[in-house]
Amino acid sequence: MSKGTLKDKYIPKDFEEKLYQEWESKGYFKAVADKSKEPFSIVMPPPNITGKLHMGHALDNTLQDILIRFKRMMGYNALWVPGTDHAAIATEAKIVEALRKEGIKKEDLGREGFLKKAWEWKDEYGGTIVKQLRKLGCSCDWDRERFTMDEGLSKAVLKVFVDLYNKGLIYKGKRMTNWCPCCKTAISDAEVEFEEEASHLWHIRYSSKDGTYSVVVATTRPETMLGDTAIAVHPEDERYKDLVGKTVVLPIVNKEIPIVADEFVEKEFGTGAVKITPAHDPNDYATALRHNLEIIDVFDDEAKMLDIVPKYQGMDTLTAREEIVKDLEEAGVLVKIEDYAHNVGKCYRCHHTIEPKPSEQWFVKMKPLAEPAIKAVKEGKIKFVPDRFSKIYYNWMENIQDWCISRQIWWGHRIPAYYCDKCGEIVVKDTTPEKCPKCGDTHFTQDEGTLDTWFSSALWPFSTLGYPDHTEDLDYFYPTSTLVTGYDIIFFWVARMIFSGIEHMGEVPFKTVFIHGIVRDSQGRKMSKSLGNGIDPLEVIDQYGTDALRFSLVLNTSPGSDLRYLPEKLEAAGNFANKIWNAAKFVLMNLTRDEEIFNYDIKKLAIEDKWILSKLNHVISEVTENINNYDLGVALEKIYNFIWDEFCDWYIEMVKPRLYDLNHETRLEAEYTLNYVLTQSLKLLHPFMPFVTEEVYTKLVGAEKTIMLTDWPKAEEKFAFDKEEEQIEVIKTIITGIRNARANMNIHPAKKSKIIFVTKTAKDAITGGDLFIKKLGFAEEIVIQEEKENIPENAMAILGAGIDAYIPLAELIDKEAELARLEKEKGKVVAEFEKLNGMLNNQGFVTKAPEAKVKEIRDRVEELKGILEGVEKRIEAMKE
RNA sequence: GGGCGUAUAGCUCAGCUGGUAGAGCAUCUGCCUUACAAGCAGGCGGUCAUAGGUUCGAGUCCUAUUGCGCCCACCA
Repeated sequence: MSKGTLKDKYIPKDFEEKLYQEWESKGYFKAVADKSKEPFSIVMPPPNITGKLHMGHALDNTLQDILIRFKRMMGYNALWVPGTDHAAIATEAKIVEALRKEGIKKEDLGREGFLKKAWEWKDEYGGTIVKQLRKLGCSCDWDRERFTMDEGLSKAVLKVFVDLYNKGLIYKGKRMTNWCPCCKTAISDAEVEFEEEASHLWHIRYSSKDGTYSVVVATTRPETMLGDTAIAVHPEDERYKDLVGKTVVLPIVNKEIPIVADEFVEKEFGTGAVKITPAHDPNDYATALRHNLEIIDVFDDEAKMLDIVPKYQGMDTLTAREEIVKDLEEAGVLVKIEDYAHNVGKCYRCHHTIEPKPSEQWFVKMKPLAEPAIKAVKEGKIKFVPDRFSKIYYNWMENIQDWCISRQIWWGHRIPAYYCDKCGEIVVKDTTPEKCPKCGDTHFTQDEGTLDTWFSSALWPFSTLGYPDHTEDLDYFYPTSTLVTGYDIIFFWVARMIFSGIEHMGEVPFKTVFIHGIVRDSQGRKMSKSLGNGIDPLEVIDQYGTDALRFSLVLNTSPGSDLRYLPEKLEAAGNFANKIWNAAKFVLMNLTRDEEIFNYDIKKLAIEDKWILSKLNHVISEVTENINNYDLGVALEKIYNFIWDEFCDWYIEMVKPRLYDLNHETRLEAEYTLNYVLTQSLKLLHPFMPFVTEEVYTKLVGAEKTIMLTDWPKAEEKFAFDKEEEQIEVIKTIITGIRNARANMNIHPAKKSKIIFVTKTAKDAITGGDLFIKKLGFAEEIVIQEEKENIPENAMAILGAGIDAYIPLAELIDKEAELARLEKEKGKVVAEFEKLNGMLNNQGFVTKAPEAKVKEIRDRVEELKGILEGVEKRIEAMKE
């Protein structure tokens, strides 16, 4: 294809949206099972349908898109499956809230009515985030978009539940659970977050009926004492030994409760005596079971006091606490109040304090599932990147408790358990049973509960590919290749997908887990709604463009670490895109021969062409390796440096003279090289900045219809020009030396000069690059001589280039300034010389270090000797 | 109470298997050089937290200490 043109200015809005629509409509994101190609698949962590795109999504999906685009170009059959999660509790809360505004309570609607509303709500708002993901440039196969509650996935959930039940891995039972009085449901251990709260330890005296003895207990929750059914002490605690088996009177309630001995009590803590409230503390519950104690609920599901003592009835726990403490004080049994900070469990959804509460729930038996899941990671079937997260995973998996999966809400997968209306027999089945296997009755009532939202997302890697059916997709794309997610959901999701995949598919769900951190604000704080410090990615895109946002999320970051949102970084990113735009404009402006450039003569490539082509080879190899190792930040930095520093600042400047001469004999080769290097650079950058690369690429000569389906660049043997590469590096050093000296002496760029080189060895290099020295080193005449003679008095010495060179100046230079400059340069040279020479004088280094290294140092030392000699002579001459 | 991470230039951070410390931003100087002032050229700036150790050689490996952060854990 012949070249096109670019608009004068880089304005991302002009093309980002347009390109995305084009890609999507032309089906470039689609992947179809094809055994002749190797698959690479990723399932997107499904965002909640309640959600709005935030920086965390932007990061997560940018990383996935980079991998997918890279692999697609590498020739893999790349599939990225998108979708959304029904987010049971969070969504239900939102809908309840929306209904409340209309003055409707969910109970008014009834279960079915509510669900109808919920689906309407989902249809209206559930698509928001999916639209927003497109803004990020995500190249996922939208035709495969799934929802955790759609028909197929619900089928998978049913199948898995029934299977697990039949295998004895799901059971129903009364256990101590975490109850959220706000969400009014049980939640799993993973959903409880502990926060330290400043509180008190209240010391309360419980006395015997006859007043002959008493025990002081310490508690953080005086309000629960109404439900105390015992006092526990350690069996070997001398202080209380004689009291075990006796009773004390529970204050306020005036009821006798026993003193029991139990190992769990810590003698050193508090008073060494614990009040036992079985209904509201996991330890106490366990103790109650061991000692057959009565279990008395103190408050209800909304954490409102029951009528054990009528005066407190209906109070919330905190109010009741105040009242009870007051009453205890009046009764004279409050011994002391100590300041005390302790951890309080909070609901990770609504942040309300969690109440431990025994209740009838469904559980997944974890030990048998955890074992193979641990083994899979230990055996390397799944690799965490960075590796340290595998330790976190082991730690959790090895100490895992049974998973409470039932929720007392309506929005979600209803538990497929049916109770016979006549005999109560439980039947677990994917459809309503016809006949009770025990009594033969035909009337059933389905369990009221729904499943934990993570129960369905745990199946995501295979449910989205067609499970439980044996589809071609499942066969071809499963196990998926890489899972990309934040460290904050390793427990919730990653771990559960692993054991679910192994259990139901017989194979791990993915081979690599690529973990990233969270995006913090510019002050390093977590972005949160309550702080109001969240940055909206859509606003950033609006202002800087998607490419800039993506760039800023990847450059200078490392896997697994948190990163900060810094507006300056977006500026830098935008500047980079702009730089590319301008470089491309320059290239296009100078491409005069269209496809003819492909007839270039490799023998006619100029030294600078060879240099940049050779450099490009190295960058390609390194970047490819970096991406394969998930070092995306490093890869991007290399591409950035190559494009900006090497290609723009050096190559383009070097090649200009040939372009300005329409009849230059190697102009064709220059055009070819420009076009080729830019094309390949854009390809390397494409996964990171998909839009600007596409927009520019399609204008270049020989461009295919889209960059995203081109082949990933590979290092070309024919462009391995080591010698020329090195030569230009020498020239660059010389030019830098010249610029440096001139800048130091404040010589105006318009003022050209003569340059005298004193060298025996670098003649060729200088001759080969004399044009560049002239153009980029502001020289009008270059003289090369072997001996240091006839150097004018009023000349500046160029140092540090490994070469003796002088710039004679027409007018007298400032002698003092020049001497100062020379002394400073000398200092640098001496420092380096001493360090390296020291290494050579070290026998250990010479005998043990690799030969190549020693030689390298030796060569450099020789070079430095020459420079040093030159500087010293020059300083002497100046002083005379 | 365990475990993990982190400490590098004024700021934000890179630095892979040990081999003369890097980027962006900020700052200073000089430039509107026909792709780009969202730019070009150059400069300033670091005893790589501290103390030991391994090594010819340590920002990089080991040990300890300190600061910050995170995760896990039922001491009421």
